[in-house]
Amino acid sequence: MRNFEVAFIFNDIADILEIKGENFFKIRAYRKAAHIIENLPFEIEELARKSQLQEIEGIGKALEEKIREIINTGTCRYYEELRKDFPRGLVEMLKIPGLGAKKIKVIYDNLGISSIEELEKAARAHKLRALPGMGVKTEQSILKGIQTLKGQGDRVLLAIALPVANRIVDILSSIKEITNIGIAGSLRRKKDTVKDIDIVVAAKKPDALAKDLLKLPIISEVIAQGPTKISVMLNMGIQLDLRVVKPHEFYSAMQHFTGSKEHNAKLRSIALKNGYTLNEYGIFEKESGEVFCPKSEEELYSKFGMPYIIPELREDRGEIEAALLDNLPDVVKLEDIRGDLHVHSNFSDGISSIEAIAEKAKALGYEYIAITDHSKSLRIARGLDERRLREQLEIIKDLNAKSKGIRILTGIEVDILTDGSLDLGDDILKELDVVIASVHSGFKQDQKTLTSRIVKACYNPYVNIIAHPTGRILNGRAPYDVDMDSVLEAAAQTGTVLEINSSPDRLDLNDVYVKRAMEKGIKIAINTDAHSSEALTDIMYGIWVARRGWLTAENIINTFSLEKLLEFLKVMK
DNA sequence: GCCGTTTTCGGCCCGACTGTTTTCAGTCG
Repeated sequence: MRNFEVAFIFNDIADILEIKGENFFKIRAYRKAAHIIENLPFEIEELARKSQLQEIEGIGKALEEKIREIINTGTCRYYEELRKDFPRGLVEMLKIPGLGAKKIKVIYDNLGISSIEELEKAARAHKLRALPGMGVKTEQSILKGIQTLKGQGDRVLLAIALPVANRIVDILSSIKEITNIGIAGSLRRKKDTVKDIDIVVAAKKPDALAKDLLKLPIISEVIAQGPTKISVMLNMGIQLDLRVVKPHEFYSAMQHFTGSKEHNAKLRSIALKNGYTLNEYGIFEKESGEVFCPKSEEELYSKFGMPYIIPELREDRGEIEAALLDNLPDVVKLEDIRGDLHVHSNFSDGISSIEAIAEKAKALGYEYIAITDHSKSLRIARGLDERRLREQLEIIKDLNAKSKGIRILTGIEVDILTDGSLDLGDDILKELDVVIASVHSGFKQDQKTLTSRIVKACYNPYVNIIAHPTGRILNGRAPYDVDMDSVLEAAAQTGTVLEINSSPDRLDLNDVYVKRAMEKGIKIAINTDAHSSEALTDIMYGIWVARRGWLTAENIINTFSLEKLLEFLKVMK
């Protein structure tokens, strides 16, 4: 996929231009184009071939030419020209929190410093404080920023941040001055990882409350404090941003702080066209200055002729345009799920018995549950060979005969071996209700080899689902080097289902690929890959990915009734 | 660099907090 390549170059151009002190709006044009291209649900080459690049809002003549150049040559002259004689380290320095393009330029122009190491040395030697616009505090803040950058690295998993945020909401709920509380930011949008926790509270006297909040015992360090905004580090090492507004401003503030930044920017430009300005305090009529304070987010969006947009969609990936046409997707809900198709029992590396899993599934209101243990080559997980799998099939048969209210489906998570063959033969695979294929070895193979392994699995007539297609572990392991365009193509060709793995550190496929898969007509399974009966509730994380990827229940096979699902799986084979 | 049912030139989303100045620029979300 070339989309990311083009977006990367445009973002890099924007960074360089920013440090050079170029026109702010030119820089924004590059960033905006990068954002759009990154989130296109199809390949940019396709658009270039059809000469439709300029139909995208934000791409004009100049950017079209550069996109074509990048597609053809991998780069563009303008970019190469900019990079020439421009120290790479300056772009790196932008990553230092609290340090931006303007100060980097001052430092470079005056001291010739062009790397983070040199910068740290200069700060320690007190060479920065004499520069124009800087002082002792700037110098200290840069040093602190460098430390933060070094120690940072990881974003916080949604599954870790969400319970912490809920706990804080609980604590705040006991404060009587607070009239409303809401979790906002990327946490509310259910992004797979978050940088910090954003919480909005409303009170009649915001500034008095803000002071009180600083005394909460969960705070380990105050990063910034003003009359309406507090940024603190929590004891557990997560940053919390608290905004305090007046009660009548609450819904405007919630909308504002839920973001995303890009979603809000577009919404505000639409507001402007309609003669309003929009901020966290309300909707202001430009002419009269009259303020309108919405009593819900529904009311806020309706002011601009749109239905309510759920937070998961607010990424400026076409949701505003769809809302204006009243064409938003009716995205999948937890209640739509009728079963889980990827679960491990104590036959392999799970800890729960098949009975316990079935019981839990029944308690969740499911119609069916598939037992898909590992296959034999995954020895570390006590993978099943043909003999033990047949043993399991017998047990499941008996259980199905006895139990009521839940159907246990037979299955396997069969390894795609390093040569692209499957770990078990077709003879046994065809006896199973569900066959999941996945990669657990040879992560470091080159792109061609890895891609062809997965594509080959798609073409096996007995494979129903490809599990965790990119293999990423959040904060743990990069995706393997797989060409997802080829995998999507193969899945679309063969009718192979792709998985959203709900395990909080996988969430694989991610939201962007999910949307692309949907546009290609590929069906999705939202599975937990649970290794215990309790983990079946992780399904929520996968549902949030699906919602962020615009999926409706029809796109997802485990929203099907048992009858429809079995028919679907049978037709595949 | 993009865009146009007021415009092909002159606009382009909005505000809080910090630090350096002394009325505002830089950074962030």
